[in-house]
Amino acid sequence: MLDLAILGLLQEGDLHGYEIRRRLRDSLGLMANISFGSLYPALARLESAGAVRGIEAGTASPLATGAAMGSLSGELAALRSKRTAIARPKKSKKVYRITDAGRALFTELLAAPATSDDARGFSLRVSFAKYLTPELRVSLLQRRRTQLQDRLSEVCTAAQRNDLDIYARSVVDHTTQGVRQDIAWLDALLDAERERSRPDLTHPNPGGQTMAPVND
Amino acid sequence: MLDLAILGLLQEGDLHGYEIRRRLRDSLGLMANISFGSLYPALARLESAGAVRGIEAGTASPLATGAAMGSLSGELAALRSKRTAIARPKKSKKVYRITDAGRALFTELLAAPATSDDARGFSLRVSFAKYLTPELRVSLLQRRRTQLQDRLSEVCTAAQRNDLDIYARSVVDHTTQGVRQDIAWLDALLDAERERSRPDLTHPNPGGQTMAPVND
DNA sequence: CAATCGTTGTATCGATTCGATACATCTGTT
DNA sequence: AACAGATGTATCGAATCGATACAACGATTG
Repeated sequence: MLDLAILGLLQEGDLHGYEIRRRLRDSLGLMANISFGSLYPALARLESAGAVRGIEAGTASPLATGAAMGSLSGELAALRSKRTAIARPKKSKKVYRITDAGRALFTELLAAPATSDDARGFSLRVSFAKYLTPELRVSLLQRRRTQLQDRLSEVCTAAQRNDLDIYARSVVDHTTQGVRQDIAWLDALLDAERERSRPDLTHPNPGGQTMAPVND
Repeated sequence: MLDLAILGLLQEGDLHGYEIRRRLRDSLGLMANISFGSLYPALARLESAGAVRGIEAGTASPLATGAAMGSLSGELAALRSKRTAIARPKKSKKVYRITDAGRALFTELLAAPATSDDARGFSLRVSFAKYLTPELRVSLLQRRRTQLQDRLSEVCTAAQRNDLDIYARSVVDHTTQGVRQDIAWLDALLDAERERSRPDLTHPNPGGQTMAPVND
């Protein structure tokens, strides 16, 4: 799970641990911050497996810092205009770079059958869905949809019980509603996939962004 | 986290492990099934701490089975009318019963400051909110509201970035929307709390269920 | 009847993740 | 210069996960 997230982020540029954590929170939909107690062991794990290489980015190391800066420039520009501080990781410590083996591992993990109905793992895979083939994308979405639908019907039949107090009832209802909206979201994504697989229609570009190719 | 859940469920009747797992999924809003690898160690932990007592419910043990059956009767009636099977845990193994120390521990854990912004832990506490004082209920809800609001503003400012492809963008947007609805849910709960603390108005019982005392 | 399969139920193992904590460096403020 | 706060790496013990094994019972079917 974490390995997939790390490899996916490193595909788009070299990063150090702290920054990986931030991206996991902001760029991906992961609301719960992963802890450093997970992150650093995961990085060590990946490095010993040959999937990433740690590059020492000492105070005076122009080539490595250059690579790290490049992937951060956009964020820096945005933030510098608003606040004074926000120091970039100018001279911190280790910067990690993905290897060819790491890229292969990423592809393998991304297409893996997504064991169990884990919401975090699913969101993560959707975040990296541009690296999947259209077929794998659709099957990923449909698998999740089936899981949620099954869960929903189970919970709904069990939620007819009236022995719940107002608080427990409220939690169950709110959760149920959330699942329904997840399903609606999946339906929208699936519709978009079908739309994208059928390129030519009467209108060359009806909805503007809708027909655009996957933006990288 | 799990300890709190187990103690809360055992407050309403003796249960065995398998049934605790089911209730965690159905009655409480926890969508992700907790694993037995968490549950059984947690039960052992609580038993060695003196918070619960394991009662052997052998094939011929009328008193223990009686207690266990009592808490299951409603569910049984509902299910028996629909399907033929669904064997009740007639002669399984261990049934757990909460102790006085366990009840004290439950109260302590429930009122605890809810470290970190964990969604599962929060939902759990709301499910058991009827055991809290109105003041603690409101502070629990407001604390969570503040957390979500902070997260939301952080993510929103960071989500202005346009370097996300459509999939990552969709995940971020959907997550953001989910957080907004969580906040709206909290607002509704807080409104209900304020309503409940102000019993007398022009209409004695305007909304039917609204003014009813907390249903146990 | 007996073979078989699905459900219920308890239990444990290794690996992953969490939450807390420590510590070092850099930056801005007083 | 002293200090506080953000940035950054790292590790420890405990909680949790996912897989797996095992046993007993009920229902279906040959």
